[in-house]
Amino acid sequence: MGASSLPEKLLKPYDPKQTESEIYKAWEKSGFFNPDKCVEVGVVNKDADTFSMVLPPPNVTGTLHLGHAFESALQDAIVRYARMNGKKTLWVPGTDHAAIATQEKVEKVLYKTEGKTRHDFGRNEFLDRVNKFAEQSHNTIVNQIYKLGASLDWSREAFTLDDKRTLAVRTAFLKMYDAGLIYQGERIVNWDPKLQTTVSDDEIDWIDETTNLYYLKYGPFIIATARPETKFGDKYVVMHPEDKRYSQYKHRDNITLEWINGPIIATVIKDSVIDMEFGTGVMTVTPWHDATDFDIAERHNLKKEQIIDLSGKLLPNAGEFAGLHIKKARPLIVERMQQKGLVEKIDNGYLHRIATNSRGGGSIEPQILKQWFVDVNKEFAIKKSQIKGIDSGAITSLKQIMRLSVTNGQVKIIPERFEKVYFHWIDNLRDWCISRQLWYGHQIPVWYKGDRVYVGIEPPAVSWQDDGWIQDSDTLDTWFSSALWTFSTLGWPEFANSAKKGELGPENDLANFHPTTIIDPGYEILFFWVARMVLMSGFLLGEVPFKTAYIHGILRDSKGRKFSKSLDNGVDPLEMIDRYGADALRMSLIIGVGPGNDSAFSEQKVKAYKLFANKLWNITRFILTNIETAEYDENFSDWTKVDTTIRGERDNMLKDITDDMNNYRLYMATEKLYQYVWRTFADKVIEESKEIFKDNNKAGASRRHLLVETLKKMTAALHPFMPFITEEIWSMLPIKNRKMLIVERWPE
RNA sequence: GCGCGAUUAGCUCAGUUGGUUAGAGCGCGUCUUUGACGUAGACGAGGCCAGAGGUUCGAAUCCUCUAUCGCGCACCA
Repeated sequence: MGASSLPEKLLKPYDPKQTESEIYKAWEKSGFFNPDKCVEVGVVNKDADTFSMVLPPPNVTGTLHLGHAFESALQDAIVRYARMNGKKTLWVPGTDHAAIATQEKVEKVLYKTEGKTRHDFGRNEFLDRVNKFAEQSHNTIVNQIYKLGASLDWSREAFTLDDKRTLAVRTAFLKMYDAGLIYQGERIVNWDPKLQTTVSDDEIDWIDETTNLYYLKYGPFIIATARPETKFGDKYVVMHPEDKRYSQYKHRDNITLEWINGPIIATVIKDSVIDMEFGTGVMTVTPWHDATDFDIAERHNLKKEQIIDLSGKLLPNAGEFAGLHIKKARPLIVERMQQKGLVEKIDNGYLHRIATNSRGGGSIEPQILKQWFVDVNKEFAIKKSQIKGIDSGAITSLKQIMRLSVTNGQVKIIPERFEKVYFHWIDNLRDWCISRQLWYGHQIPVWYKGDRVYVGIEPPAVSWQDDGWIQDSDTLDTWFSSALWTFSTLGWPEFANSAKKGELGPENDLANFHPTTIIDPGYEILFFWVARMVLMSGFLLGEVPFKTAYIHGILRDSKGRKFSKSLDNGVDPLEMIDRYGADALRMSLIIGVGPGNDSAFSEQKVKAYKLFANKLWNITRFILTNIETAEYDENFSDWTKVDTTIRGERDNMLKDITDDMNNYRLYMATEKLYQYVWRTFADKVIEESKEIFKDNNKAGASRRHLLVETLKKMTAALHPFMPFITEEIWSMLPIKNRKMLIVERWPE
């Protein structure tokens, strides 16, 4: 076979643009992304092992960034490897409504373009706008995922806010409510006055701030505070029971003293939470606006008084300062206290932390509000459990489920160091505030009518509105729906009892594909998502959501900074694909980046793997121009001694990377493949061949077979990482009964 | 405060359970090459593997401490 009969495109340098979109279409048309289809057409055995994974659903807040490309490159490689091992392989796509992030984004856009707030539109019209935006984002995102070559089963695509997921969310809510694990309570929560909603503890960013520490005379005591404006209502003074300086004061003693707006009666409380070393060892409590103080108040059953309203303004109990915003009020109040001689001294340069809403909101003002919570400590009897250490019917708690699922080895976290982080988080975990005062999201499935409260999947009556029922106006934390993702995408609750293992079709997914094999999120959502999935899956299904959590790091810019809008350092994955090809981008993101490690994006690196793709292309050209296709015999056995050695070394290398793949060391497998293909196969084996081919003898035949065989194996082994070019090359190689490479077997 | 990482060539980073002269990409130097590929090839320069101590026949790898940077958690008002 001469060069003239080679595929025309092979005569030119590799051009990803000519190849990639065509190949993706061919994959989609083949149906091989769908495990049922693979069985139907006979490329996968019906009783084969299964592999399943859900895509961490990207937020519909705009477009994907390089971090998503990194994530999907890793996942697609894992998925393709599983598929090439003959498994029934399912990778479920979807997107996340990302309640607070999306609402915030749309509100900003609307205010900028139309000068209107969400209240100007009203709930329904505003939600129409958000939905429209979300749909556009979704389409952009899906297109981006196509371009990356991700082999997702689009027939199973899900959205965290669609009908099926709504059913799952409401079912989960009801079951947890019935078990007493969801309760409504007046508790101290993180209130964002700017976005007018609560946020969970995990959504808070703490920012260091240098401020003044005011030492105030509180009767016979000196108290230290950074926030004098909250102190109007403080009627309790707290000290350590063993603090000898204050031993003359007894628990519950009443003391009359002069305070900001006149005389008050203060009550002494002794509590060992007080740090005797800090300040004067005495503090007053503001239970309504401070979490620590709230806990003290709860312990001693103290009265709680609201000082600041939900917009951050002082209430009437602040006397003449009522109506002032706390920021403006502080200096005035300090001035007043100085006039009254209540200020002992002021330390400047006091470092303390301010809570801010990490979702783009403002400073958090703790408030006591009636909210919905998930009780993580409450004991309950679990109906059925396959979690080792918790028997069906046993008494357990959500915390215990989360902890045991990992300690018993059913969930393995990679890298292992994140297990410590995970346990540490569980140990400090408080009840999870799940209600948000947002409009976009799952509205809480609770209806009120007078004193009556109805919790259900459907409203209390068809004509509930006419009957005077009112639905809770809050929505759920977006992570509530994300936490159900591994099974809400696999037919829960609809097919919870009917799914049959071994039978095809989405209605049986729950039996076939759950627990999922692996999940691959970044470490920044270890608590938000990974831990909550373990919680929900444990409670609702009595099993773990995934067997392995492969945690990846954050992709940063070339200077090691996070990609962020304010720095405007974002890179569009499509631009990189356009310039270098998806294969090159994927390879550059995977190679050499260990689990959990951050990495700096380098365009140079992408370029390097574009060169690699071209190298592979040229290797193919060389080999195809030097063999007669008709001559190639898949059962050739007359190897020369040298070639036998080369084959042996090659296959050892493949065994080695197979081991890497089985242990999710993709960063090493790719490195080894790259080295072998270029430094050994091209530079040594092929170079030597040129001499051998000068004599067309037995050695030449052996060598020709070696080259084709090795190229086949390398092409197949590179397929999980560089799916497009390898699929293209595969179609040109002399192969009997050729299937698409995506469903060929991993080389051994 | 508690915890977790990182520190390896000019730059960005690998080095999986400790095992012969420590690797890659990019960059740099010299040369080669026009029948696979200049998007190439050959050769090379460049590293007391943060520092100190310890375990070991043997340490970049394990232990202890120190320094610097980064991150997570935390009810010091």
